Amino acid sequence: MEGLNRVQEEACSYTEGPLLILAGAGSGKTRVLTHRIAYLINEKSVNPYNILAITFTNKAANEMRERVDRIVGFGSESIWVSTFHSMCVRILRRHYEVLGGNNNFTIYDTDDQKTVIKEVLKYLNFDPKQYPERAMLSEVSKAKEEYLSPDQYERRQGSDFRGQNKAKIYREYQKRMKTNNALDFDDLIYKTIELFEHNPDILLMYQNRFKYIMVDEYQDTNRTQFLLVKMLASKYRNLCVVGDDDQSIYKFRGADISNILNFENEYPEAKVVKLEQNYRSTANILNAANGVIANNEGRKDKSLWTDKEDGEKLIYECFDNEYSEAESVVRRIIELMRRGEGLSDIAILYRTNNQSRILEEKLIMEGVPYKIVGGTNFYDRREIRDILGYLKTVNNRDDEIALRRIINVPRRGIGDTSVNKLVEYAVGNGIDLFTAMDMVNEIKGLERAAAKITAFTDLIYKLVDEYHEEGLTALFDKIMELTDYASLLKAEGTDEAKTRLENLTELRNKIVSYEEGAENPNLTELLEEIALVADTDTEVESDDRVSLMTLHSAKGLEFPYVFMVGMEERLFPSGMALDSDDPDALEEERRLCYVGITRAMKELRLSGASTRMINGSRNYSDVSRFIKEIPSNLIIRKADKAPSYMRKNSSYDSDDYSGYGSGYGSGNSYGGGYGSGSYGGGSSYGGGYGSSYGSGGYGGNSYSSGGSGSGKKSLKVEKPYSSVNMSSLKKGMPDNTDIDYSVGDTVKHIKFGKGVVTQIDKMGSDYEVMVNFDRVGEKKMFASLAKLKKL
DNA sequence: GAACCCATCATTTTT
DNA sequence: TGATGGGTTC
Repeated sequence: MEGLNRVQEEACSYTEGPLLILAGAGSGKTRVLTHRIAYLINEKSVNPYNILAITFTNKAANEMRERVDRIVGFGSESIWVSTFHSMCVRILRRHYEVLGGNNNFTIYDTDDQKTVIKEVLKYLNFDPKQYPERAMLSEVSKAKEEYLSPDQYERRQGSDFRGQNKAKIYREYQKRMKTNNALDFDDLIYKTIELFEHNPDILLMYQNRFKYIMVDEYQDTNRTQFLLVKMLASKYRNLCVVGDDDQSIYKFRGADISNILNFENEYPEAKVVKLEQNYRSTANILNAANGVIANNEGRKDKSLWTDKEDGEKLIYECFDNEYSEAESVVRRIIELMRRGEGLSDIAILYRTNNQSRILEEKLIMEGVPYKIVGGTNFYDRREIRDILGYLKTVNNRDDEIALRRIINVPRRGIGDTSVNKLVEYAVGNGIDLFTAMDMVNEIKGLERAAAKITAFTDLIYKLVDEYHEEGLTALFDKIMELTDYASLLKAEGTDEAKTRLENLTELRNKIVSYEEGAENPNLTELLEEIALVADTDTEVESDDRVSLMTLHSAKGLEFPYVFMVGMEERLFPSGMALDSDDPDALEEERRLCYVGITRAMKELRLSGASTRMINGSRNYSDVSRFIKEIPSNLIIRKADKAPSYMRKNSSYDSDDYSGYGSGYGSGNSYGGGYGSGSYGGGSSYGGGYGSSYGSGGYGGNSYSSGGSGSGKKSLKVEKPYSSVNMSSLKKGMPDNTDIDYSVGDTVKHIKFGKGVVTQIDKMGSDYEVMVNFDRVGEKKMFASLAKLKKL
């Protein structure tokens, strides 16, 4: 076990009986887990077959498997390394029928769930104002997370009228899931517990198999996950859980921090090991984090330390508004770029997704490549869901949600009226929707639509045949052929349609590669993979971009340079947390802050704005209390010193650099060192750029970059950067900037549009260019960054 | 069946 | 601010 410290080693070699590893941020948790598995196999001669390692995300599962593979070399493929959900699917695919289900079940994602809830509300005639869909969905989810059956849930509501109605919703929801032969994510865990509870023999089989169990991110487990683990481990009790109560930030999705806090009560014989040495951050950063988190009560006693040097102090700066804040962040990033730092070493973290918008604007304006991490899933795109609807229908004709999605997509003249009649008939006769469609000729009032409906069922039968005879890729192609889905998009001819087509190609690629790689490729497994594996797992890490993400998404990651923006009271900590009557809400925000701070390795900058546009109105806010909780000897606090008259129009201004800069750098220790030489370098990437940004359109390089998958709330970025460009940037940009325009020329800017060049000044190897834009007036910018295109 | 208009409502997210 | 959904109208 070379390369491990004493405590880590202890955690690895304590293999018998319950073990709680409290792993502070950056303390080498994954190392310990993987080495522990290796130790079990190599030193304790445990059969890999008897090991189960559970994680929360596929990314973590993959990473762990890879690392174990590297250390162990052999037999690691028989270890179960998986997420809670995929483990349960695996079990349920074998045994679900003993619970009266069909092993062929479909997995419903959140979107499908919403559709079901909507139908339930309509069916029960409940006012969606009184019973909002979202809230009801989370209510159902909460019930299942607590392992409450509809009966139990109903009883718990007592005589409360609303409660009783919520119970009705839950009951009807489950009923529909059953008829659709579908399980949602919560069901996967719930039904597995139910399976074990009712079938001790099956449980025993798995208990005997999983003699050694490890659970990662234990602070994120919910009640059912706790129960499930408890059941599996109850025979051998070799349960090792790893987590950090200080990083518990998912209460809102059911995580129950008491699982980790009470582990020793649940397992009195448990050994506790604390990993307290941090290998990630400088001492200043780490101590700032410690200072903040110390304000929380009810946490496990531990203190992170490091033998690293102090490093730079943290910097906090308050700006007039969110635009100045974003500008400052981007300017600092440009400085780092000029110093030769890689953009992938930089992250901007924020509390809410919509904060990304202004940052994106500024980054685009300055031509800094970035990517949004997290956000909308590839599989949430409309065209993808449509085609998946066909695949799901072919796979499981009971899946009414899928069927209803595609019944009139693309339009084939089967409108709501016809569908409603079909549903009515199906319900009235106790048959499923698809069967009703098969019998359309016997249904009164559907004479006009009958031919269309028959054509549709014929289509599905043809697809089923194609799948059985020719396989998955052929099925995909047949769907395209018979529905005209692709040709209709092509006919649209818009950029958006083009992107959708590209996404469909991407889906096809996915299917092809699945079909090639799988042992026994089949539709059920394909759909399962799609439901259970977010596409963020396929993210390309190679390209050099600044990462933008929420604090939540940042968990588990690390970056040399981190910016935490929006450090304002009521934004972070969030107003909702402050208004909450649950005292833990604020503590959770503080944990989130702790997570954010501990992402930084070398340099951490925090910032806020004294006014900010929130929900359409300008808001005045105080400095976040978390800033005040950072010990003052570790942080340099600055006010926005540039007088406001110098920043008129500051939202879109870059011509206040000099005036601003003096305020920015004044008086403080760091100003001299960093400031000098910035903008001195040139860049050579101007050329390739012009051609790419005008065309292409949003998401030109498919979904995988994350930039295009950034979700509805963020900007539609026109993927203007190629990795080639970026590599020249990264290497310190030795070349001079070439510009092909001069004073008087008309140029185009990605953000400002068209304008006329009024002035060009040489600045070292770069040029400062003044342009009078049609839309926004005169702007001054650096040629290397503005990437103006001559028209 | 599609195009518009107005009202409403806004953390955090993986599976 | 700005996206979304329901309702209305053509």
